[in-house]
Amino acid sequence: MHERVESIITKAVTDIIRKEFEEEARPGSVVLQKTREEFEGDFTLVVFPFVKLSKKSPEQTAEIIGKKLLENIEVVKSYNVIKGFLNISLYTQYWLDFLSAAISDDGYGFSEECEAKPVVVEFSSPNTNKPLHLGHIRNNLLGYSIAKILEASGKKVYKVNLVNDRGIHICKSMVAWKLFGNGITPEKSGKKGDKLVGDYYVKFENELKEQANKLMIEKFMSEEDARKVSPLMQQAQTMLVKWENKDADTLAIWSLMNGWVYEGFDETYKRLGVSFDKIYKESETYLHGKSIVEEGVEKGVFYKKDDGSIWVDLQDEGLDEKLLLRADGTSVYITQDIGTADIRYKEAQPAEMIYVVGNEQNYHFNVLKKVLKKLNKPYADNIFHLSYGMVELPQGKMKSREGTVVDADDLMDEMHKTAKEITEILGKTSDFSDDEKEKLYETIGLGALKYFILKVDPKKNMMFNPVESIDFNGNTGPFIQYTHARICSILRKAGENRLRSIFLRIAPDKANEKEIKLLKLIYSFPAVLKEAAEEYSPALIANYVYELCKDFNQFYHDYSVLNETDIAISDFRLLLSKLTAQTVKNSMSLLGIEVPERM
RNA sequence: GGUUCCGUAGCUCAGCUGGAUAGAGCAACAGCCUUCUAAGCUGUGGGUCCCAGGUUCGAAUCCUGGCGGAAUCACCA
Repeated sequence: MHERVESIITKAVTDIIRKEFEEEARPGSVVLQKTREEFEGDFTLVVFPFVKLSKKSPEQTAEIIGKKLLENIEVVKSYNVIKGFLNISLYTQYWLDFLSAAISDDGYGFSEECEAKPVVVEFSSPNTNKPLHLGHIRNNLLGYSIAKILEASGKKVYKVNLVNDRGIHICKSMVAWKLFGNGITPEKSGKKGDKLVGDYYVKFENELKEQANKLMIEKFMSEEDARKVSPLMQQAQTMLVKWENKDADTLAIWSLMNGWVYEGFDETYKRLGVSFDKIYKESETYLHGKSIVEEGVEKGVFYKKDDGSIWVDLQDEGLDEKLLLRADGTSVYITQDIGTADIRYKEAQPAEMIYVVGNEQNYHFNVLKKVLKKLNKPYADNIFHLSYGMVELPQGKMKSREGTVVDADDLMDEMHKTAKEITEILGKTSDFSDDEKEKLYETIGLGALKYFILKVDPKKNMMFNPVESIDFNGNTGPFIQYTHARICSILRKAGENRLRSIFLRIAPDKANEKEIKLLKLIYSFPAVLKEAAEEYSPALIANYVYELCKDFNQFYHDYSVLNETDIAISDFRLLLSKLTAQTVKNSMSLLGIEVPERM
């Protein structure tokens, strides 16, 4: 692919300023933007930043730069100046050449892998005591999409999952299952493993509440104290110590129950369409974390309190003192994160370690980075917390106590069902086989869900209203999928033979405005991808592909591809449609969304 | 209380590395299917970009201070 015209123009402008005004433009001050619809032109240069250098009026400055660009750059056809804005037009042939070049490239917009050092993207990170819910869905979709985006922009990416498979919360469901489960299993109960274990976690919390209430009334204790001394909590704590001491019975129950959960998770992940290159388990990394913490004590960067607990003092960094290891020697959350980071770095020597974790843990990652820095770890600065916003429901945050948690599996079922209903009403799939229908409903339902979540800026909290949030019209996944299916329909009707033998021979003045607009938008895809990778934002891709589809649908409405009698124009439109479909498909693949060929 | 993030149309969101008259979708209303898929297209109405200052040729965008909301400041993860 030839050099992007924007960078050619940008460089030329810098040269012109140097030659004509004998001044150096500040780096980054020469910025080309798309010309707004209302004006004539392809790119616009804002010249206000250069009037101090030129010592001329904005109009004169723009004139001088425009004139020189026209003289020096072959593909520049004309320019016009409005106030301080220099609008530059290229020859239509430039866009047609671009179409010829891009059409043969199935992976249009994607870069070849070119960077030596990999990037590790951690996402999902579930606990093995509860099933996945809507919050995890946002996490998984973001993580997977960002991995795809980074890959498409030339990075080697390792997708990793860190499963939180140990700790007091895990012991809670184990205790409850042992006490109240009567040896029930997923097979016997007919439940998914993660759901079954989740039930016993809830059971524990309910029973604990009852015990605590009783203690509060009988012994006038505070709720906090009552929970702490209740028999159930004591059992959970004992179990944790046993677990860390590798008690055989405890480990047996633990691996049994975790095994059930993994089976359940695998099902959910598979359906969501996410996957990992490696799964880390906290149970396998926390010991390494412990040893690093002890190493820190020896080095004198951490300190031991009288009770034996280990702390780090981050007060000089504007933070607090932070516990790293409990007095009984058991580890806390951050202990394993220290270990995991170290293991990960040693294994892959990554240039960057990205953690896709909710913004509720901003403080935690701040601490983690500072702790690693105190330890002089080389990767302390390579850690990037991709902090995303919470998913809120109309009634506020999801709360398991109030039963407002939106279960991931249930939600996907719901989406499938809605897709089915709408598709049946529209009645375009009568000749589909049952398998094809089911596949289609799943594609559309999940497409709607994924797009809905990914189109929002990751950093922002988002609202999810289960009854009305997911639409199938307008700025939605199905709209984009539909556009793709529409194009495929044209390509099918054109036929393999014609598509194979086609070539671009349209005269530049025969291409209309909508077509060129579409072509320009497709041209900007690589730039959008680059920005999405830099910003870690699938939302940019989502908004881009929506705009692309909207423009295509306008074109589709106004002009006919196959009924056009001028064969050169028809061929051009066919190629344009094909490239649009390719770009839509590629964009959607970055979001982990499939696009059907018929719907 | 400290820290961080957020506040744009009735609702959900774009736009935010300062640039021309602030955009979409949904919802409401009015149109468009003998022609490539109407999950589409076109139009109408809808805004003190939370408020007040400041910087600038130019501010939704940057700075300061308010107001409102969220998260966090655990020997939970």
